[in-house]
Amino acid sequence: MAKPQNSPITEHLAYLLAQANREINRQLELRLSKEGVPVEQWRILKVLSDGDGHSMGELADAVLLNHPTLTKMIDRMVSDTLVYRVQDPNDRRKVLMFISDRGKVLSKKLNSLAADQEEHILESYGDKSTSELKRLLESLIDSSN
Amino acid sequence: MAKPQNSPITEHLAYLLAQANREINRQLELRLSKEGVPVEQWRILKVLSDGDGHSMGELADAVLLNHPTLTKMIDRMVSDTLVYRVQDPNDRRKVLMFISDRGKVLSKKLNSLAADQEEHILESYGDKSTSELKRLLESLIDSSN
DNA sequence: CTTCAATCCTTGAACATTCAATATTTTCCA
DNA sequence: TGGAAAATATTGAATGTTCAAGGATTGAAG
Repeated sequence: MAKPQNSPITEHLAYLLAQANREINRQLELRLSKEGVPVEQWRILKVLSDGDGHSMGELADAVLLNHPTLTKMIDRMVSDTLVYRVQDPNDRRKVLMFISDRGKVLSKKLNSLAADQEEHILESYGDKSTSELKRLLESLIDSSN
Repeated sequence: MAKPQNSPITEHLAYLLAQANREINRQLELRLSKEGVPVEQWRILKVLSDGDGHSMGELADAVLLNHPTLTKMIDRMVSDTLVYRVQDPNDRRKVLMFISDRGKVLSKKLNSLAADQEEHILESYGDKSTSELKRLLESLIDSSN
């Protein structure tokens, strides 16, 4: 009588994703720490870099943060004069976020640090695997909606 | 003179991983919430299911938690009598964690809920994509050490 | 054998996140 | 139009996580 074959946790997709995410994130954090900025703030600055105003809700979705968490992170970034709030004239429930000049300067530095990482991954992991992995992840995300 | 082409954040591997991880984790959380258990506790129970004693350090690595976070989560699980601590007789700095009978019962229910999810992913995302994605993730994790 | 460094886990304080509730504005429809 | 329902953002309390430090044990070097 065989024991019920329980697949080890390392075979679950959810686990592999968590593990890979954790590792890549850790590496990215390490680079961005040169500028003393958490990953989420890099994402926020990057999204706002288009110069358009983005509402909090939009931004929360884009940077993968819950609304209250984003509000408080934005509070810090406003204190650091990296971004600023403007009330949306078309819908006064909304707040539009903009990147400041100081934010733009920082954003560029961070982009370059992040690009370093992508480069490093390409080297150690391979061009082909990387693009294939990205493709599969995009498709997984799509299929989950 | 073209503007420096800044790749959108959605093209970064780090971002895609975070997004996919968030989504899959959200789905898993939803299922496990039927038993009122966070994903990390499922992982802990699953790892301990082999019946062997696992030290806190070992466990922290396996379930992707920092040591102090694990200590406090284990405190809660001990209160719920899902697991228990035993001082390692061979090295008294270490604590060995074991799963209780109650923990085993819960673990089985959780495994089945988690299996449901994997099944659901297989259906909507496809057999082939799933195994290919797992393969690539494993290889990414390997190449990051 | 003694001492010093390393390993392992836990603790307490600082910090961050989340949940539920709230305030404001807009939308919808009766 | 008027008023209820929905959408948006924030707040405060509860909760969880992290950082730095500490206590205990082991290993290793003199």
